[in-house]
Amino acid sequence: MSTSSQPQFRYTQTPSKVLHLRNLPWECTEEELIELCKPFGKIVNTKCNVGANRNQAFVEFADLNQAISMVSYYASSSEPAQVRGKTVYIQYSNRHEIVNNKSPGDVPGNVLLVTIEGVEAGDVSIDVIHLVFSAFGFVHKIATFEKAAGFQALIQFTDAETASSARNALDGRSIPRYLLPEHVGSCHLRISYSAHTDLNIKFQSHRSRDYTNPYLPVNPTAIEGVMQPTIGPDGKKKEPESNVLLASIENMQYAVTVDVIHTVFSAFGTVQKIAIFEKNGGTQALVQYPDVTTAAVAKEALEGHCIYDGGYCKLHLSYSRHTDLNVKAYSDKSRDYTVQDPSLLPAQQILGLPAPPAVWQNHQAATMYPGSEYAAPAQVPSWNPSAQAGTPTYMSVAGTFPGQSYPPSSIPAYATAPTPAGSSPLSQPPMVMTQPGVQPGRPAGASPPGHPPYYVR
DNA sequence: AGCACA
Repeated sequence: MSTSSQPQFRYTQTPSKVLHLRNLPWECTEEELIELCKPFGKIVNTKCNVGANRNQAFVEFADLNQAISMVSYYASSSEPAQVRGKTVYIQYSNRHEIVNNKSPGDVPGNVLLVTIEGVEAGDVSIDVIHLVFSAFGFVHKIATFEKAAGFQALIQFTDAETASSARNALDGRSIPRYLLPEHVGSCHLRISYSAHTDLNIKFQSHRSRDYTNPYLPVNPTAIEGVMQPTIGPDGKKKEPESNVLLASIENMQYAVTVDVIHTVFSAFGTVQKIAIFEKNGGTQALVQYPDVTTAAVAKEALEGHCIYDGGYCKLHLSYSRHTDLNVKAYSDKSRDYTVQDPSLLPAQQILGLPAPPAVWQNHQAATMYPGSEYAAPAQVPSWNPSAQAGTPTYMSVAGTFPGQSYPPSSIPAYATAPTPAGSSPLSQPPMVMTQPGVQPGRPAGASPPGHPPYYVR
């Protein structure tokens, strides 16, 4: 039944070509790890600075006997294995290979993602950050933002070597106390690499700087310490309108792909770009239209609606602060329909061209203002999902899943269904929409779709 | 000083 009767740590371990090293100094670099181990054989993979204290590592030898020779050597040696004067304890790992050694944040680049732990955004000024990181080379640009992980900054150096030296020196360290307000306690820096290569700083402000362009305009709304939301006539917070919508997908029981988003949002006009990403444990998507008007219509029409009947994949929309997304043209999480004829895409996929790796690992990859999206409204229209449960509306639209009592897990019916006889594709609703008192169909006020649904191309 | 979650 269970293997939990096995002791967590065994004193006699099965040899493995993967060794587990502990009590390493947290500064230990991969190079030092390799220096320690390579006398015993060929190292094919490493994983350095793991564990909560970043003081453990894994080393994988090409051959089991090489790992055995290292363990045997230090088992009988009077000189313990050491790194930077610290004794390193070596055991066989309980795994037999190192998998996926490089996480995205470990792939070196010229832009660092810095998380400043235990501080509020106002505690550490951008000038302090600039000062600290300038010790390692010219800092081109800085963008700061707040998100769930805390106060973060993207810091752009000239090259990966400079960025790497800053990371190696500062990761796990603290900003000097004299640079911080009195009330700030510890202030540890966690540093990884961003996928960015060039930050797009729009304004000099309290949260972003471009040191390569002193003539960049100062954002008048960002001079003060806190961005003031504009207040609408009803006294509620009002987001500035934008041609880019931020969609938060609630109750995402079923896969929401780029194609699904594209189909849904294309009902209101040309969708230029899409990016899907995870944030705060939920799924969000940025959808770019050519103009604000189209976005406004889509926002009004789709807010609170569900992609699937039964309360699944409910959409909440707000305006993004983006005006032009910078996305990979084709990935499983993003699409840029402006760079190439979208009709070529399926052909390319069939031909088996490798999909580019997803870069949208997090919101940083999505935007220069990663923390600046307005949070989706917490309150949602009250609605009883059970009201229409068991009668998925998509069946009445497509009729291709007779007897199926649950939505498809990947491809929505409307994406693959043939157009029902006797009806124009343009008159069909783009998707299943359920909301009290609202019939599925083209939302009131929406312009006729600018182009046919993509399944009829 | 005791096993990685990207």
